[in-house]
Amino acid sequence: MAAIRTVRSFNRAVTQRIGLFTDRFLDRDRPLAEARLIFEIGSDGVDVRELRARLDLDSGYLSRLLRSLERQGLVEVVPLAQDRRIRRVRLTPGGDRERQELDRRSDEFARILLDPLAEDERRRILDAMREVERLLSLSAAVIEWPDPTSADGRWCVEQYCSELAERFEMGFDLGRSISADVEELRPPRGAFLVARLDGRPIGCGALKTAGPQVGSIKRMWVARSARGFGLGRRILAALEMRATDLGFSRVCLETNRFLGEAQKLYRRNGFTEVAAFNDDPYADHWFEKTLRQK
Amino acid sequence: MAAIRTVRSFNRAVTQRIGLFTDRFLDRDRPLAEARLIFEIGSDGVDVRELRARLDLDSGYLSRLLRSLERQGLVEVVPLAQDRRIRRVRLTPGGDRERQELDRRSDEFARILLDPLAEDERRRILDAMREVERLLSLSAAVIEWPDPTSADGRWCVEQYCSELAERFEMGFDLGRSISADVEELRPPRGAFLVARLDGRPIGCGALKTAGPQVGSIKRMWVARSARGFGLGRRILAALEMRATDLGFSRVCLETNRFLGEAQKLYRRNGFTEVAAFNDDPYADHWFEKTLRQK
DNA sequence: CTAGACCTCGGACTAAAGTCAGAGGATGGC
DNA sequence: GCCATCCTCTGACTTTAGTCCGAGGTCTAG
Repeated sequence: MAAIRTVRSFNRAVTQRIGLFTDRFLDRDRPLAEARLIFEIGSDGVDVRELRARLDLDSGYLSRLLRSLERQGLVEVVPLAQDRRIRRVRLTPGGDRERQELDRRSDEFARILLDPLAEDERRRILDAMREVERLLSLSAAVIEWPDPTSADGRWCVEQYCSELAERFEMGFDLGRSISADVEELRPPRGAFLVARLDGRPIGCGALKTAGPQVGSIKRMWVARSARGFGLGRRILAALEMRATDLGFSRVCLETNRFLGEAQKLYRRNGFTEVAAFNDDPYADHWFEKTLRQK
Repeated sequence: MAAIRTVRSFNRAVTQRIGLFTDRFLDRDRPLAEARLIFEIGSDGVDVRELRARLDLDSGYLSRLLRSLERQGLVEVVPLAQDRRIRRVRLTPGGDRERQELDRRSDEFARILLDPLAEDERRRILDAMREVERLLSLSAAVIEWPDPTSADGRWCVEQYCSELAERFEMGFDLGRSISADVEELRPPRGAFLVARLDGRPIGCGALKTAGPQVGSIKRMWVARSARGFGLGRRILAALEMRATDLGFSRVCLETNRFLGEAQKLYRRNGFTEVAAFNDDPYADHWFEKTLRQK
């Protein structure tokens, strides 16, 4: 219960102090929603649809906000060449100046916050902020079980492959590795998960049948941007739980010598190294773990 | 600059994730402002004037919000017996049920946040949250130089005295201690500061003339609720800076053997213990520090 | 007893935020 | 080529949030 009190107190303190800032510093005689929009469009521009998803705005509302910014000469909205239903927003030079001004103010707030602190206090608050942010992200990550053929699922597997190709001395060709066809990754024979953060896929993992009551873990991947947060552990734990549900009493996996962090992850989470149980050309280490029954 | 990026990224992440919560979890088919009000009134009730100060609301606006809650049967507003200009708001039983419901939701959010984390991650995020909260408070504390006779100034000094009375074996009587009259604590002979957090006084400190070019630090006090944040350091630093401005080249102070943390604070901030330079009946240790000229 | 200060209240607004429904152009699959 | 679907836009609203200001009750110092 002390934990809950800590979280509540933190929420309160932070929303008060930082929320106040958002109001004051982003306020340039312009509705907050518009200022946030300028910020969110950024110097590169975005598709309207993505903007809507990111900020979770009503399409009519967003459209009207964009019209207003357009009237002020801050943005321009043009249809995308490939698909003229989609429109892309871009800041005009004037809009970008505005964005830079907002940026400057945001920096100024950070300076005001750090300024009264002594050197070591500053170091400590920065460390703690990074820690909170990291773990909040981890906590906010959502695990879903889409079909392995879904767009995001395929995207994750592609990322997984291209990363392995890059890291393995011998390159990587999914076809040569021990199979894990789409069919094998669907219940009841297996499962496939995608982890998302704010809607964006940031990791995946899969489970297939390796033998009677034995599951095999495949396709464990975490986006570079989400590494070091503990997401690997969450994915692994979710797969193990799912494995239990699917009736496996044991899971195994193989991994490559170039993936040191992965081996550490498995060991830390109760996997023990065993003798080779297959001849996957990319495998150097084999692990297994007996699942606790529910 | 990495520091500024860290702060900005933290602000963004936290306002997004926690701000979202505020909207969703406090939303009970009721304007947010009303929900916040119910929360802020709490189970004990508050004076309308304090509510206004705490939430920084326009008096008309607040009044209208209270009328609305009254119509819903959630609060009652009654004039205070001692001063019938001031009115006190109290939750009705129905209002308190509502408050408990909001409380429950707030707890639930905390649980949702902690739930996906492993034991050690949970411990780490809680530690980091406490750290951020503490240091944000420290950073948000504001140092002011009111007249020593101001209401808040006198209040702080009273707190200071009653705490010393409680902690000293021999009790404490301000009159017997080396004097520091109001006159002595005003420029150009001295100075008096109050530290505030969100408007509430949480500490004080004073400076008087002890000899040619020598200042004496008096009345250093930090509210119990604000201890361990580093506020003592900020007050001390502010007094030293002011001492330089007033033309002192050296500051000294005396302290009592029962105030261990205070001695540590002085030593940590460049004060060195010296032989007794006065006969204050409550002093056991004497310190001084040569100020760096600007 | 009175003037001035304090506190709260209600009226009259304005601006911002957000919702809903439907129009209409663009695209892709058949 | 046709139809369902996707994406964006506009118009017509409602609800919240917030500001300004003067009225009027209550208290305190002189």
